[in-house]
Amino acid sequence: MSAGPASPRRAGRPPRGVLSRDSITAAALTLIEDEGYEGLTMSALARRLRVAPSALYNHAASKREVLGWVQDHVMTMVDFSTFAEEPWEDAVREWARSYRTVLARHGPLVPVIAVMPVTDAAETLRMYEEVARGFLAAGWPEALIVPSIVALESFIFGSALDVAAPSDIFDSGSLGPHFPVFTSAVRTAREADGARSAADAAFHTGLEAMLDGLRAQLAASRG
Amino acid sequence: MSAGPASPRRAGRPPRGVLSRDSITAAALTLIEDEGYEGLTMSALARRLRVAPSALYNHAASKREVLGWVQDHVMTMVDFSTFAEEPWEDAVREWARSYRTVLARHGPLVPVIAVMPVTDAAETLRMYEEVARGFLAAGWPEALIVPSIVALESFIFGSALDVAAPSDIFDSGSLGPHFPVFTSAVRTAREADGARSAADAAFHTGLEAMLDGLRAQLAASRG
DNA sequence: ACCACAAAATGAATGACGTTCATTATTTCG
DNA sequence: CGAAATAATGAACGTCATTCATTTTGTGGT
Repeated sequence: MSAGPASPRRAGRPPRGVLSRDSITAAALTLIEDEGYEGLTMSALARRLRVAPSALYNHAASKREVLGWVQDHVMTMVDFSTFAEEPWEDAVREWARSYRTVLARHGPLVPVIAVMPVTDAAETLRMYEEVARGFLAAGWPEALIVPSIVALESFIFGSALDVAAPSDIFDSGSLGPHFPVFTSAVRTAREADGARSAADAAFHTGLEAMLDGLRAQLAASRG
Repeated sequence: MSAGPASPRRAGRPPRGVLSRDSITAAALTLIEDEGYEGLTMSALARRLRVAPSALYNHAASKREVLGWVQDHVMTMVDFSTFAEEPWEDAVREWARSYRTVLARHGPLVPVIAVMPVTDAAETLRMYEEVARGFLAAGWPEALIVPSIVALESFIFGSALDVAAPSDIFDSGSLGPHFPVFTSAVRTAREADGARSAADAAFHTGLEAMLDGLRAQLAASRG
C-alpha cells in the first residue's frame, strides 16, 4: 500500500515544514475514522504523518491539545443553518438531530465537549450565537434561552452516548422472570419500534417531549 | 497516618484471605472519593489494600471488571423508592434528581453506564423494574414505557456530565462582541438564576419540560 | 553576506500504567 | 496424607505520553 520511506529523513529541521496544526488535525480525524478513538495514539498519529512521535510536540503541547483541535472540527460538522430559515420548533429538531448524529460518531469526545469552556472555541460560539438568535426571534424571554439550550444539549449528549449501546442492552437474560414488568415492556417496545433501534426511538420520544414542554413554557412565559 | 508494614508479608497464600470482591470494591470507592477517577490505578488500589498489584488479578480479570463492580455499587445509591408511594410525576422527579446527583459524583462512569448491558446487573434491573411499574400504574401504554425511560435517562446522563463543567463555561471572553445575542443571554441567565449554577438551572428547566411533554404524550395516548 | 537564534525534525530515555509469569506458601478436597 | 486449587510476592513486559539532547535548516537584524 503506502510506500516505504523513500528517503529516511535525517534529523534537523526539514526544508519544508512537514507538520502543521491542520495536517495533524486531519490525520487525527482519518485515524479516528479508521481505527476509532482507541487507535488514536501519538505514535499512530506520527506514523500516519511519517514523522517521529516527538515531532508532534513541536506543534501540540499534549495529546489533549490535539483532541481539542479534533473537537473544534467536529463541532463545525453540526448543522445549525435551519435556525435562519425555519420556524423555531423545526429548527431545533433539525439541529438536535444533526448534533446527535455527529456526536454519536465521536462518543469518547462527548464528556470532553460537555465540559469544555467555550471561551476560545470560535466554532462552538458561532453555533450558540445562531441558536440563541433563533430562540430570541421565536419570542423567548432572554432569561430562559441559556437554560433551555443547555437542557437540550444535555439530552443530546446523553442520547449520543446511548447510540453506542448494544441493541440487546435491555435483555434481562436469566434474571428476566424476576423483573416481569420491565421485561414485558422491553418486548413490547421492541415490537412497536420495528426496525428502529431503542436508542432512535428514545431519542424521538424524548426530543418531542422536550419540544412540547419547552413550547408550553414559552406560552406560559407570555402569560 | 496509616501504619507501615508491620510484618512484610512473605510470598505464598496467606492464612486468611486478604482480598475479596467486596473489599476491593470498597477500597476502590474510597480511593475514588479521595483521589478521583484519575487516582484509581491498580497500583494505588493495591497500596490501599496493602497488597502487591498483581494480587488483584487473582480476584478481578481486569481493571475494567473492578470498574464494573464500582458501577454496580453506584447504581444501588440511586433512590427509586418514591415510585411505590408517590404519584408518577413526583416519583420521576425525585428519581431523576437522585440519579443525577449520584452520577455527577461519578462522571467518568457515565459513558460506561450508558452502554452497559443490563443482563447481569441485578441492581440496575431492580431499578428499571420499579420505574417501569410506576409508569404502568400511572396508566402508560406498554409500548411507550421503555422509550420514555431511556429518554429520561439520556437527559439525566447528559445533565450529570454537565455538573462537572466549570461555572464560567459560557464566558465568551475576548470573542464576546462577535456573538452579542448569546453573550447577552448568558449574562441575563446568570442574573436570573442567582446562586444556582447554570447546570442546576438547566436541569430544572429540562426536567420540567420533559415531564410536561411526557404528560402530554400520556394524555394523547388515552385519546 | 554573515551570524545568532528560532523552529522543527530525529532518536534515545523516562515514568506511569495495566497486565503476565514464575515462584512460593497455605488451604482444601479426595 | 498427598494433590490440586488458591492466593500472595516480585520481577518483567509492552504500550503510551512525554522529555531531552542533538542535529539541521530557515529567518531577521546589522
